[in-house]
Amino acid sequence: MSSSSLRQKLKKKHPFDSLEQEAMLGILRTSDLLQNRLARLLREHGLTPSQYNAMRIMRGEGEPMPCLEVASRMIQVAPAITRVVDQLVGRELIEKQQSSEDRRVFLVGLTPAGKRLLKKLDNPILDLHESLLGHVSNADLKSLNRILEKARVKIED
Amino acid sequence: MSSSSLRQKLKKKHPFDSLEQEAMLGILRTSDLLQNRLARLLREHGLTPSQYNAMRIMRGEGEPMPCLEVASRMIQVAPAITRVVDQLVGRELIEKQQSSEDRRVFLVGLTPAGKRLLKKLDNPILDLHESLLGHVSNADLKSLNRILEKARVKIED
DNA sequence: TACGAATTGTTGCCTAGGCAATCAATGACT
DNA sequence: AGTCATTGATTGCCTAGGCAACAATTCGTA
Repeated sequence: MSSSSLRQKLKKKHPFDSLEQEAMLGILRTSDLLQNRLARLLREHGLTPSQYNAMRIMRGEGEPMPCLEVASRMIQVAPAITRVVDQLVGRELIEKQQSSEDRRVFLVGLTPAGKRLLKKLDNPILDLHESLLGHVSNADLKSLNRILEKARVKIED
Repeated sequence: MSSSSLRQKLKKKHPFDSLEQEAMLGILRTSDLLQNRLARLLREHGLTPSQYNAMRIMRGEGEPMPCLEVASRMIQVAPAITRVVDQLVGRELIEKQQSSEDRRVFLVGLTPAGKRLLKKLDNPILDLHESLLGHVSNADLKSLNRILEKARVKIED
């Protein structure tokens, strides 16, 4: 097995046992930092990152879409979406209606109030992105995006 | 302000409003995927990612270290560390003792059982890293690590 | 020395979100 | 038509971890 032979080459006391491990920790740590900042900004507007992401997905779709379709584009598990949707429906930021074609599915989409809230957040979010990552060159950002995309291919279930 | 002038150039209906945004979402999404896989593996051994990370940090240090020093190397906030430490102490994987020099600080370090558990996890973790990121070339991993490190500089409080 | 500020860590409270079990509706296969 | 598997969504239960408030100790400095 290639993994064990690879491990045999790594007896040194490096800070990281492998490039993969360094990448893993780097991604997790960077993500935590970014997530913290994003959460702080969104909290000022009464949203959690999940709620915001769900709404962004709905805006991107443009028309009502099934709950589980939202879930599949986020990382979250189905029950989490049920709750996020319920919260957003309760605040009248999205609407939920049973599909007439398949009565198992519930379609969700933004209300005008939801669209307004997203719109209001667009610039603060863009500013945040720029303040957090604006110091990284465009070339590096492009590399980063390309590599991360490549990485995800094998990871996604 | 440069951010608003930058935004003015971005009226197109791209999937992403900016490279920074694409990078942000890419990092968050990739991290979620990795974190899920890691959590699943660790759960089989009765550990959460935070508990594992805390223990890794202690192993890296080699000698007893203050709780808040552990916290600062993780992203987590101080109260979270108190609980992680308590859990690990309860399972006798780490030890906690009050410092004699400064009685505010509590030093934590691995017990032999804790070291054994980490040791047992080393290969499964390495294998996981390789199965998740092994298909990314070494050159790309190095670029990734370099760029992520650069990104974190400005983000870290 | 004595008092206020800073540092280290803890507790209470609350929410997000994971897993298992379940329900409801549909599809598949006989 | 009838049963069984599958799919979409929900509920209950539990834990990790964030924030605010606090306690304990030490430091700074008047």
